Amino acid sequence: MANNKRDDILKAALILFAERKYDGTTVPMIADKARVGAGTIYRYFESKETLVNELFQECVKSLSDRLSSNLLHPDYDLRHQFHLIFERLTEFADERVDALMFLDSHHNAYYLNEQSHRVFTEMLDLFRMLLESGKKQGIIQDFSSEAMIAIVWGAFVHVFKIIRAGVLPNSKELLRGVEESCWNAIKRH
Amino acid sequence: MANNKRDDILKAALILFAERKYDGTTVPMIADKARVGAGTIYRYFESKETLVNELFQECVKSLSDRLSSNLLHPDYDLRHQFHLIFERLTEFADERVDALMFLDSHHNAYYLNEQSHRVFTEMLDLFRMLLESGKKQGIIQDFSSEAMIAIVWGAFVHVFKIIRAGVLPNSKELLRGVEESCWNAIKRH
Amino acid sequence: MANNKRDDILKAALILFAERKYDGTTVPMIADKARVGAGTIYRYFESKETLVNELFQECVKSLSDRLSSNLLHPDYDLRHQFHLIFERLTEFADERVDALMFLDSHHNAYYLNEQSHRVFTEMLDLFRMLLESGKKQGIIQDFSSEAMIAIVWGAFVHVFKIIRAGVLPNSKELLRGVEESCWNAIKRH
Amino acid sequence: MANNKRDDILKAALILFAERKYDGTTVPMIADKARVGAGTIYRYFESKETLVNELFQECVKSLSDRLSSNLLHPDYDLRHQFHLIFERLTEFADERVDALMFLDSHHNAYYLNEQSHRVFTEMLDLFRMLLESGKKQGIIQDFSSEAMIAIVWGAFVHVFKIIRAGVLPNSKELLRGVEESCWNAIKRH
DNA sequence: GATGAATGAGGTTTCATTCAT
DNA sequence: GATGAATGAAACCTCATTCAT
Repeated sequence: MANNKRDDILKAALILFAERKYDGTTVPMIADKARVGAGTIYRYFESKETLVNELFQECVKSLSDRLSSNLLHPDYDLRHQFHLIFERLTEFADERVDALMFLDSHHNAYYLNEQSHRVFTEMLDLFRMLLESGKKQGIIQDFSSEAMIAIVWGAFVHVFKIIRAGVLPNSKELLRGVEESCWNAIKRH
Repeated sequence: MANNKRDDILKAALILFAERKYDGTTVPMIADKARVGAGTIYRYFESKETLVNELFQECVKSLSDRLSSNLLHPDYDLRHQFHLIFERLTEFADERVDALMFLDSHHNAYYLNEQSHRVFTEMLDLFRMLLESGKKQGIIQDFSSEAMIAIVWGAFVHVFKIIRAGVLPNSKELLRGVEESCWNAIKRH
Repeated sequence: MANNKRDDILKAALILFAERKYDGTTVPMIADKARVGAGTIYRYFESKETLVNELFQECVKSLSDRLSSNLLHPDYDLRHQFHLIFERLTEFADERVDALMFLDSHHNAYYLNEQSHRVFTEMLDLFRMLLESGKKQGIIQDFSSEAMIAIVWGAFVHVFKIIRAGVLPNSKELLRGVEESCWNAIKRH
Repeated sequence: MANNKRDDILKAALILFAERKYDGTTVPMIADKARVGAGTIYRYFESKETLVNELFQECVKSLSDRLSSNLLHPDYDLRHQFHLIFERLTEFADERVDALMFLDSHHNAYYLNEQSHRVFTEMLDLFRMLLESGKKQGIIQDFSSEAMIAIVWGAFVHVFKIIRAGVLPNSKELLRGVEESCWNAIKRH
């Protein structure tokens, strides 16, 4: 279909950025993996920097879209909502582990522009709202939401890093355990 | 004193690697920050790759030395031992954030050699022993130690990432909360 | 035509290697003389070392092709065959002095690979065969063929070195004299 | 004794220049082989270029001194004088093969100065005189002396190149043959 | 006198980007 | 639209030379 090549390029770039970071990935590497000419990349993206930013924002959107779909239904209790979010995160991690790794590498990334940083921050709003709501209900401990987001996100991503590295096998059981640990990390005791 | 220049180079490289990763850091950047000539770097390190590996191993040793100092005294209960470890980790993070950030970026780092990966893994042995012992005592939940290490390490490092990024201010209070969260993430409920 | 740039590079490199040897020739020098960008050289040759080896082998082949064309016709007597070889050598020297100078500099050249050394040795097989045959016929003195090849090659190349340096003018007469001297150096008296 | 270090440096440089040419030899290489500090070289020689020129001129002098010692005694016949020269050349080649190789590489050597080129040319005067005298006597063929010098020098040096490369073993017999060949190359028939 | 650590110019090589095809 | 050859700035690294010890 349309934008076939553009998608090929983004897909290839994502894998490489996840594996080798931005500066460790060359444009010819991306072109090779995407099976296009190096010049073709510049038909779709102004520069390598534009490419990485567009890719980043598409990854954020992809995760965002999964998360925001009617998760915060008022009838669900918080633990269940946490479970749903965790489920979506896990789906995302399973299907697009490269995207997760790439997203996580964005801190201090000098090549990302204002907008890239902003959309990432916005994506976390869902978590913030959930945590604030939980704190009000007395279910979540009274602690900095930013800190709790960092704890859960950091823990989650790191688990997938070692799964990816082959240290741990991916399994439902494992992820259930991780979810429970993360919940315990933030719930009120 | 002795090794003045070598240390200047390592210090400069650490800051840059933490901020810009390996490939985003150029040898002239390191030389500038260390206030030495570019050629001087090659009197102390065979290559950029040798430099990054020696630096990595020194960072691991630095953390390792802090952690392993009589922490596992048999008289201390596990929660206290966890606290001591957390305290040392926090000290390390406070004094050497860049080292912590750099250490965390080692997953999938193609430029790190066998030995670098091994010393990092060995450093985690302390955590493994502690968790295994805790599981036997019924204090730590019966869950994959590797997973729990990933959860605690990932959470801890990510909190310092956002502190470093200025999202959260560093404070005793904050860290006490993080410790508690991490403990709750792994303890048996 | 095709391989335009590659040939330009080889031609430029040959002149420089002949004049300044391998280590005295820089890649930018070659690029300048070939009127290409420095990076272009690396589209055609993996490295400077690959370039010098490919060039060397092409020079050997160029000389080899001239020499091996039906020179050893059985009807010709040995003196005539020697004359034909000398004629071809002279043609080569006249048209491609740089190639001759470059070929001669190959002894002890640490940058030449196995194959380069081998093709040069093989090129001399023609001389060996001729000399052996001449020895059997009693026309060539009974002396080490390798030594006689060294004598003739060394003499021939050195004459062209001083012609090139402007010490002697190139002339048919001169070369007839050189041929006669070389023949006298090896024939049976 | 005095100039111990200077001689060590020259000796080391000679071996390296013979093996790797001027540009392939680094000052630290020379320092290492001479077992002196790199800075020491600059106490004895203004620059690498000064060093190579002084070395070259010393090598020429060394050969010159051997050759010029009462060789042209009027009572000796020309063949005998040629023999004596050849004997000295051979001695020189045997004892200082590196010097011979180094001397031969001087053609087109952009790093050699006027004086270096001149002393080499002057050294050949002996050959010129001998040949001129031989031509007058009708013993040497009526041919360009420069060409005949090139033939004999080129042949002689090339034989030692292949001896050095291990292609031929050095032997009295071999050298007698080479002398005979060289004589036949220039004598009147 | 002797050293070798230090330097920066310049070496080899890579790579983001352009542009003729 | 798509390509990949071509480029030159800048990467990593070396080395002739200097100079504090």
